[in-house]
Amino acid sequence: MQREKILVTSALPYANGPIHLGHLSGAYLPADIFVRYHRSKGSDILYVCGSDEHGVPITISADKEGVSPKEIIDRYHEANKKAFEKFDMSFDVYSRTSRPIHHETAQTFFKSYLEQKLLIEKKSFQFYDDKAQMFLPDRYVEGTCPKCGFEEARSDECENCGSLYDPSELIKPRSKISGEEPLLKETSHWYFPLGKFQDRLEKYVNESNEKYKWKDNVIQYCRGWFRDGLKDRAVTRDLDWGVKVPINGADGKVLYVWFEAVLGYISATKEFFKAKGNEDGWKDFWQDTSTRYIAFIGKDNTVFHTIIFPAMLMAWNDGNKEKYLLPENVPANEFLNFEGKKFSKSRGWGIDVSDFLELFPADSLRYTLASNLPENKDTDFHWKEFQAKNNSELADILGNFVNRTFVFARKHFGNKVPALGELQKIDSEMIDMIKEYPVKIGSLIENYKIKDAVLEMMNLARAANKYFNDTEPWVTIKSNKDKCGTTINVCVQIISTLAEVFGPVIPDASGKMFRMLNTNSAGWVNCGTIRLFEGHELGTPEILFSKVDDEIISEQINKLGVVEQVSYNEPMISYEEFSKIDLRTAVVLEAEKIKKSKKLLKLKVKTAGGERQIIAGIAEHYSPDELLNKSIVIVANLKPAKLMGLESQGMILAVENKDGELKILQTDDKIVPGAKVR
RNA sequence: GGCGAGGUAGCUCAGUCGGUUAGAGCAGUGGAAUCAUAAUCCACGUGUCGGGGGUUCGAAUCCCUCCCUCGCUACCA
Repeated sequence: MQREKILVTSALPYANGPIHLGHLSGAYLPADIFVRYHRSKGSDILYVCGSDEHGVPITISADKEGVSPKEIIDRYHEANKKAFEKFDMSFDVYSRTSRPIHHETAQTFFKSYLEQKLLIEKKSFQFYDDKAQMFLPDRYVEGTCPKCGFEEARSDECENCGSLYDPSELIKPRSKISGEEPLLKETSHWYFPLGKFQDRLEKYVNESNEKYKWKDNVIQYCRGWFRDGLKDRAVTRDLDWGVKVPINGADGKVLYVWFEAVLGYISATKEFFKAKGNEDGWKDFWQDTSTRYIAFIGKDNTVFHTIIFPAMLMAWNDGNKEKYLLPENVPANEFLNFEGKKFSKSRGWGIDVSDFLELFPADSLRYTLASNLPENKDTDFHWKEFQAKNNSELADILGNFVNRTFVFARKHFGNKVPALGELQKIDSEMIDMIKEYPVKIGSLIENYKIKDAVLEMMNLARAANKYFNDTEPWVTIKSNKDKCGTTINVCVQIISTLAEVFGPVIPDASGKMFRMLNTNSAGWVNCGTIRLFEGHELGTPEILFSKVDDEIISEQINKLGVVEQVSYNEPMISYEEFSKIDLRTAVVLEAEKIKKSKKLLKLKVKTAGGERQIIAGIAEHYSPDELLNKSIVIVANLKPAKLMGLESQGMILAVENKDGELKILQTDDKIVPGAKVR
């Protein structure tokens, strides 16, 4: 039989923060299990990943910390790479998009599109901040709306009245970065005509679905995009952090990160083969029609992998002799939440991968996550459940079965495999099971039903315990040693099968099991056979999984929601600057909900200078009645703004707690309204 | 408000292109066993399948409507 050739990618994690458990559940662990299974099966499989290191958020983080973007990406690339290693991810290559080979690859694609005259160049005027020497993204420009007079309108769109206009019409524009008035400067960008590919993309998605049964959530998502109609997308930006646009005179322009990041898979593959001295080896995976390409991602990445990336590859294939493969399947997972809520670093909700693995072995985490993957819908990670899975499944069912078998073999059979004697019905049924389970589990993995596969793995261990119980070797050792030997022989074969089928999920424990058996993996297809014969010397038994105590779990639960101490590095202001802010007490006279608004309340307050109206975004935290007669603190000299067409003359002060709940600042009610806060 | 996803056993989740008494794991209760990490095995589920209405011989599954949760997004924390 010919070896299947498979290319697997996992979404490139963004090098702007540490990865957390949710990422692992979405795009990495399922892929790793799939890949390890195929390696065991003997497929010719290549697993590619790396850091995505360009884009605006990274430059913002860098500015905030006062360091270079390179420092940010180096930090998180290394951190995430190490975290993946600790988690026992088996990437063949973990590259990064800042490498020259990636820049070349991305530029080559761009140039090919240019040569094909596919890209559309559109000129437009955009605001340029002379002081900061940069083009300003829309949200960094404010001005007065030419239609309604709203003073905080964006450069080309007013949020207040909803009108769209040309940036040149904006009155009194100012840069949010330097505060200066930006100039309008002409710039041009290239657009990728996604719409031109819509028919072919729909065909591709539908046919792939028919042939390979795409997941329902992925299909629904694609249909949504098709229904709305695909539009041109800008592929370049005015920024200096990223892959330079490879054209003369395009200084200060880079490829938009959505355009180049997906190409990182190709660059990483090139890098892998180059390092092996096989310069063209990557083509064997990307451009050979016998290869299957599977792209594992989280649901947030769906459009990029089912629509944009395929369109880009189609576009390349239209103009070049060497043609790329499109993904055969894009098994996108939903999200993993943490104790019922979304992961949030800033709110101290969740745990980093590397912190977790300081406390517990990778296998325990891998098993727990794998048995509750968000394959159909968002799922939850609970510390209690982690403990239960580790203790009552890994340790008690699997670990204990292995242990009781080895201890028995050592005590009664000189640590050697006893002879397989005459088989009773119960023995042959068990032997049948170790043949059938790997087939069943393998087929589930191949259909991306990893969660079910993991359940079946543990079911084999359950069946093994039952077999041990029912054959009662502790009785037969006294009454019929041959029969007892048969039981232990079968149990040894079971352990060898367990080691193989559990290998993709808990590779470390699987390795230990093989060592204890004093043998190696025989490959998935052979793992259900009797392969350790009478007299085979066994290794030293050891405990596979230790239990997790209640204390350490409660400790972790108690830590939740406590925000880590971060270094305080907000910019300093002078006393003069502070004294410009006029904080005053105020009493709430009236409060009402604003129709059609979820967050806003309309307040009438009494403060210095009389009564005024304030629109406050606290409707989700306070009912109007609760606020009446409260003595609060407001910024009294804030420039008035219009929200939902209502004027807000000031802003109330509130603090946000770790759950994102708002608590307004209140004073003693004996304070007269209008008192100055200092 | 808009868009999307979801509401199934105490908990975490399967099942949903309509079809016999709605499932698994965990937890719980009772029992068996004592080789083993006090680990195993067996038995035990009266769940309004979020509420209501409709289509149908038949609905957890299809349609309508309402309620609730979550995510993204929009509007001053």
